[in-house]
This record gives sequence, structure tokens and C-alpha cells, in this order.
Amino acid sequence: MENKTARFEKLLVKNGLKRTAQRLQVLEILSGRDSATSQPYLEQVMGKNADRVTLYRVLQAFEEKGIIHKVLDQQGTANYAICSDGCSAHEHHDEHVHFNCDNCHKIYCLDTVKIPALKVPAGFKVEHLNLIATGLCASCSDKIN
Amino acid sequence: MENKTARFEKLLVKNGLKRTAQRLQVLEILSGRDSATSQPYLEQVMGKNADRVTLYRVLQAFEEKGIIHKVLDQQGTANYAICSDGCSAHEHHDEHVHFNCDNCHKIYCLDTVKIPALKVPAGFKVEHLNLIATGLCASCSDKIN
DNA sequence: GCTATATTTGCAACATAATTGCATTAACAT
DNA sequence: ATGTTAATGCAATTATGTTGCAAATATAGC
Ligand SMILES: [Mn+2]
Ligand SMILES: [Mn+2]
Ligand SMILES: [Zn+2]
Ligand SMILES: [Zn+2]
Repeated sequence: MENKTARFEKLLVKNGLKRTAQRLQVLEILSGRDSATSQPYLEQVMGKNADRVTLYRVLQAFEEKGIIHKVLDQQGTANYAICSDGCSAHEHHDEHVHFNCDNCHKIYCLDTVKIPALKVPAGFKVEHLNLIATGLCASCSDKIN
Repeated sequence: MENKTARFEKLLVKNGLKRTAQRLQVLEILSGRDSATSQPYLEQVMGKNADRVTLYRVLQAFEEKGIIHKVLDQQGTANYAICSDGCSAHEHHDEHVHFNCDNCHKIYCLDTVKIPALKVPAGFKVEHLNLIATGLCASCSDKIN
């Protein structure tokens, strides 16, 4: 694999964002995890490397550009995951199912599980679908059994 | 239709909750609306009839007893709707789709639209499904076109 | 109706998440 | 190297939600 930091720098430039230490660190953290990352966790890990406000602004900019997507867990906490290819400022293509584990509270992007189309009452125009499953993740159901 | 307040009083007694003015008012407000009601809206409408803390506790008690259910909108704001029959302290049966209008921001309970079952990766154990559709509600798509 | 008791409420204090305005700093195009 | 613009940090503010405790009140039993 090519140098990760170089890849992230290109990603920023491509999206018209300046290549700052804070932005690169957020991308590093998100890419190094197997599940979505909560804002509080990010804030804690960044520590004094970035002001809280900066973190919020970085996340907002990334979301707008289609670099990451936000998933709210069952408590309403914001969690962020890097988008798979194909997302852009114009449109997010992250309509996969998310899984929120009741035990470890991780949020997994189930990229392979698409949300089925829906029949809604007359008049309603569906734009996006957002499906969160809760239960036990593979790792937790292993441990418990 | 029978006297609404009397019905609510029975509902409270049935659930072992005392019949207080604050609780009755919350039921009045929720039942008088065609969509889920946000906590901020409730707080505003209750005004000085109830302390903020009391409102939170009323909502929590109602949710635990299966009288109402909570829906988080796309911003993570808590919204509440009265449960259809069949919900109880032991189990909520509100696995219907919710519709969050991008224009008026109302959240509708689409009671007739059930969430389809899902095939998830091996190991994951699904307990609950939570599906929120966004777009234009019937009323807003009328107005706009 | 009165009284005792358990529940519910209100208040104060606290915790966390998020936003805004503004001055300072840093990226990068030239 | 320098100027311009974007990004950051800081302070203040708002919103949301929680906890402990004293005061108030709903109601069951008399
Ligand atoms: Mn995802
Ligand atoms: Mn509902
Ligand atoms: Zn888990
Ligand atoms: Zn609408």
C-alpha cells in the first residue's frame, strides 16, 4: 500500500482543503479503526493537538466534502466513519446499514448490506434512508457465548 | 369519543403512575399532534407549568412504561410519539418506519410501513431495527409543487 | 374528610455537546 | 519572499441532559 499520509494529503487537496496537521490527524485516527468513531473519543485522542472547535469544524468540512459520514447512535451521539469511494460534496452514497452493538457500543458500517427500498404512503417523497440495527456484534456475541 | 382526559387518567393509573397535572399535559400535547413532538417544543409549550427536569422525568417514565416512544431525528434531537396499542413496560412494538421531513422537520410515524428483515454478516445478532427515511412529507411536497 | 406514606416535583448545581464572533496564525499561490 | 485566504484558537454562549436533595402532593387507609 502507498504511503497513507500522502494519500490523505491528496484527498485534502482534491477537495480544496488545506493540508493541516489537525485534518491529517483526524484522518489517521478514523482510518485506523474498524468501526465508526465518536466525537467524544476523537476529542479525547486529539487532546491538545486541536481545539474542540477546530475538531468540530474539521468534521463538518469533511462531511460536506463527502470524505466522512456521520452516524448517530441510539443515544444521539455523533460517530464518524470514512466514506467508501464514490461520495462527494454533491452526494453521499453511504446508504448501507449501520450496526450499533448494545455491548461494546461500537458502530459498524455494514457496507455489504444495502437498505431495501420502501413503499411509503402517497405523497411522501423519500430522499434518503437511514437504518440502524442494534444487537450484538460478531465479536461480542463470540465472547458472551 | 370518550372524554380524553379521563382516558389519560386511566392510562396513568394502569401503569402505576400518579395522575399529575404535568403528566396529563404532556399526554394532551402529544395526542393533539399528527407527528412526533420534540423535547424542545414540549419544553417551550409547557412553559412554567413544569420544570425542565420534571419534563425529562415524565418522558422517561412514559417511555419505560411503553406509553410513548422516542425517535431521534437526523440532528439527534429527541422526539416523542404516543405508542399505538400493544406497547408495555416489557416491550415496545414500534418497529415502524419514521419519516423526517427535510422541509418542515416533522417526524411522522408511518405505522403501516414495517421495517423489512435484514441479512447481516455472520456473527451479528440483530435485536432491533430503526429506520428513518428523510425527504418531503405529503404536505410539504404538495406546497412545493 | 383527615392523616400517613410514598411518589413526584422544583431547584440548584453540574456535565457534556455544539455554535458563534473575532483576533491570530499558517498554508500556499504567485 | 510576500500577500491573500483559509484555518485555528480562545472566550463566551446556548442547548441538552443528569443528579441530589428538600418541599410539595397524590392517594390509600382509616
Ligand atoms: Mn457507514
Ligand atoms: Mn413511531
Ligand atoms: Zn460489540
Ligand atoms: Zn414536511
